[in-house]
Amino acid sequence: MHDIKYIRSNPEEFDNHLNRRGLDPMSEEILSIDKARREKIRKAENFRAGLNQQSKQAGLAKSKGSLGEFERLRASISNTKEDAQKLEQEASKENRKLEGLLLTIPNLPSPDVPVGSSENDNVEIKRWGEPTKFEFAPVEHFEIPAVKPGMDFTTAAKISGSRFVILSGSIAKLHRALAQFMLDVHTEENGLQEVWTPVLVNPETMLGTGQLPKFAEDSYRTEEGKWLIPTSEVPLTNIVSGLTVDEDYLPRRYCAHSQCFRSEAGSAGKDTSGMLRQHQFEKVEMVSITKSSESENEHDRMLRCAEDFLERLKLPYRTVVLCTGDMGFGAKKTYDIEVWLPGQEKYREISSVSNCGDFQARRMNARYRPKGVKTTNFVHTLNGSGLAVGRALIAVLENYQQADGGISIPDVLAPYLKGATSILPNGEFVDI
RNA sequence: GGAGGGGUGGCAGAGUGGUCUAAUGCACCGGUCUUGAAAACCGGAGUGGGGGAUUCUCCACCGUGGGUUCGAAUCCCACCCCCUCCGCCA
Repeated sequence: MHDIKYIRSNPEEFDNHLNRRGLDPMSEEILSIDKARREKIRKAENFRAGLNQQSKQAGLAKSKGSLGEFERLRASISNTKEDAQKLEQEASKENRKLEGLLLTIPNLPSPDVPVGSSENDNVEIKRWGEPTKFEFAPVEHFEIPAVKPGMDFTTAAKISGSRFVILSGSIAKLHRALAQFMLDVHTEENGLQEVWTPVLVNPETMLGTGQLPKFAEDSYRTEEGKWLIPTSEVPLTNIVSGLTVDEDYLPRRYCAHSQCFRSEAGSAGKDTSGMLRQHQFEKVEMVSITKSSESENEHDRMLRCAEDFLERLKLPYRTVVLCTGDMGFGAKKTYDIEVWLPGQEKYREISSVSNCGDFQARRMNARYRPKGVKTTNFVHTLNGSGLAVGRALIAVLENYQQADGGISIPDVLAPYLKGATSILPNGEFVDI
């Protein structure tokens, strides 16, 4: 949500930022609605002020016993009341019109975000490790012999449809181990608070983080009008919605492990094989709520938390800054971490870490009170995957595949798998 | 699902038709006192919006949306949420 006062006093700057995102200028349309809106408000409020005056006088006349005077005023107010209501309705219509428009405009990119139109314009800022070398031709995760018994797309399609999977045995356990490992590191080393949240949320919550009103088709809605979360960023960030917190309360650092649901409308035909892109997947998410002055540092900290997992798992990755055209709706700056997938011979997104500034906070009305100041400020909100569990599973499987069709297991996961060091080509754990 | 109770500022909590311009307490901010702090005392302070300007003014907001009334935090209706009990249930 954008600050109308900012647009009013900096229309060209606002349009320039939109232009960097590849969007047409909007300030003229916005300001003309704003002008009409203020005109209606002025009329309605002046009229209401007059009525309020008369009401007061009527009450006074009645208490004094001047019944004639009271009747005269009462009649006069009755006659004009409908006019007042009409004016007020017009004013509130203009208000809704302006707000409706502002809610559909994406966040303005930070000045340091590279301008571009697609993922091809993203800028690599870091590369860690070398693409894994194999003595044989590595395959995609779903082709690995050790994986096949534990990753069943056919049965999942029967009971749910396309883009679902059933994991079982060693693969299900490895998947679970990854999530546990991430949660433990976040809570024990990164200082995040573990949170378990609903995965069904109300429309206001989806509006707060920006999924609504514009991207309704990307998520699933229940018959009662609740929404399945596409990421636990949604409930985690909305924890502070509607609140004014003391400065001391910040920063809040949350993490949650949740199911995520996405309709994947618009990605038909993309990543159709394997479990890279599913309607339902698991993700460990990080969310930070900070003071406005702290969000940039927090953004870097959060990125490090995510990168660190790949280093511990010894998975090669690169980090990119998304260009203006590839950034999500609510972000002012986003880092993507892409992990090396030997089966595809590509780096693929495994984490996205965004600073939303005060964009979501305005939508959810989340503020903090700085010390020694009377006014309140909007908090800044940040979110990042740490990590996408399903994709982490894929990355481990592909990078740790062996010539015999088995899979070795990263050292850091062994404690979560009763010390198992590998999965045999038949899908059974060794040493368990 | 049924019955009952409730939702008021950052928090607690009073207020059942007319100076509510929402009491009081806590927390907060400024000041006095103090070497400093605490305590005490004095004062200030809600959120959003409109107009005019830097001394101001007006409108809206007491869960949400309607309604009654000259006038609604207060009365009526619907919905949402919370609590207690009953029923059902993982």
